[in-house]
Amino acid sequence: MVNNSRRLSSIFSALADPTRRKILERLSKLGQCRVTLLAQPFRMTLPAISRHLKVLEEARLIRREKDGREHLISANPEGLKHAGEWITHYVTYWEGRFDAMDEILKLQSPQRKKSS
Amino acid sequence: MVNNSRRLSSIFSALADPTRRKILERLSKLGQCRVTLLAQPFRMTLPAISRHLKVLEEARLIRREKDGREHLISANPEGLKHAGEWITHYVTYWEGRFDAMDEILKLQSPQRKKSS
DNA sequence: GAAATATTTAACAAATCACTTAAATATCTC
DNA sequence: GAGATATTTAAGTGATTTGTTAAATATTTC
Repeated sequence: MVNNSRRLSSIFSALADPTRRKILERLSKLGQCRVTLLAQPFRMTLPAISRHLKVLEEARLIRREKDGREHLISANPEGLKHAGEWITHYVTYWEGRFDAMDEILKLQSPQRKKSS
Repeated sequence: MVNNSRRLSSIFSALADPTRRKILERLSKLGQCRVTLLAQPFRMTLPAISRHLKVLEEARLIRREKDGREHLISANPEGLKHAGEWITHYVTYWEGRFDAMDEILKLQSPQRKKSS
């Protein structure tokens, strides 16, 4: 629980950058692919992309497999699932709380119409 | 879709900080509450908390309602839902891709029992 | 209207981030 | 082994982040 927090921070800050999100999107289209191909559409040098990949790898959002001089990158859904679970937990928590509050409001003023 | 990217960046970078996540957690326990009460367990000055609240507000993860000199803060599930949807999309995409790959592997090694 | 309270804004410093170019490392091919 | 290719690491820079203390802004209370 305690250490999970650092994991979450690394995942969310990895996802906070649009280039890194595009890399993940691109991976979902291309499947496993090498760094140069992955980097192709970005107007940015290769070292910059390399850095982004390192961040994604450290957040365990991607996996890297070496095949000779090529690095084959693939998506790792586990990492995203982890973040997704944190989010889902709070969304359902809050939604539950708000639904309950809605019920209370309805009981208190039953003539009130829906205002969502 | 294009402009959504900035929104996602602001949400994910808001969630990347452990203090801000704790603020959201605390809000889910306390419901709507004032800044000083929200800030209470954090070993950090009030201006620092105020900044964090600003970041959360700009990401539309919280809402602020003023009541005299007090600011009442509450969670806004919409923001989290937005991030949650982005994540869910890619998780299911990737999972789908991997399930398909799984099928291929099963067909290639038929001694493994297929399970539905 | 002066003092107390709730909160934010300003100004600043240290740390981190996202790039760049140049150099290094590892591998492949001849 | 020399040269080409794939990728990373190093070094540096400007922008952003996260905290601090001090001051400002509203609002309440007496």
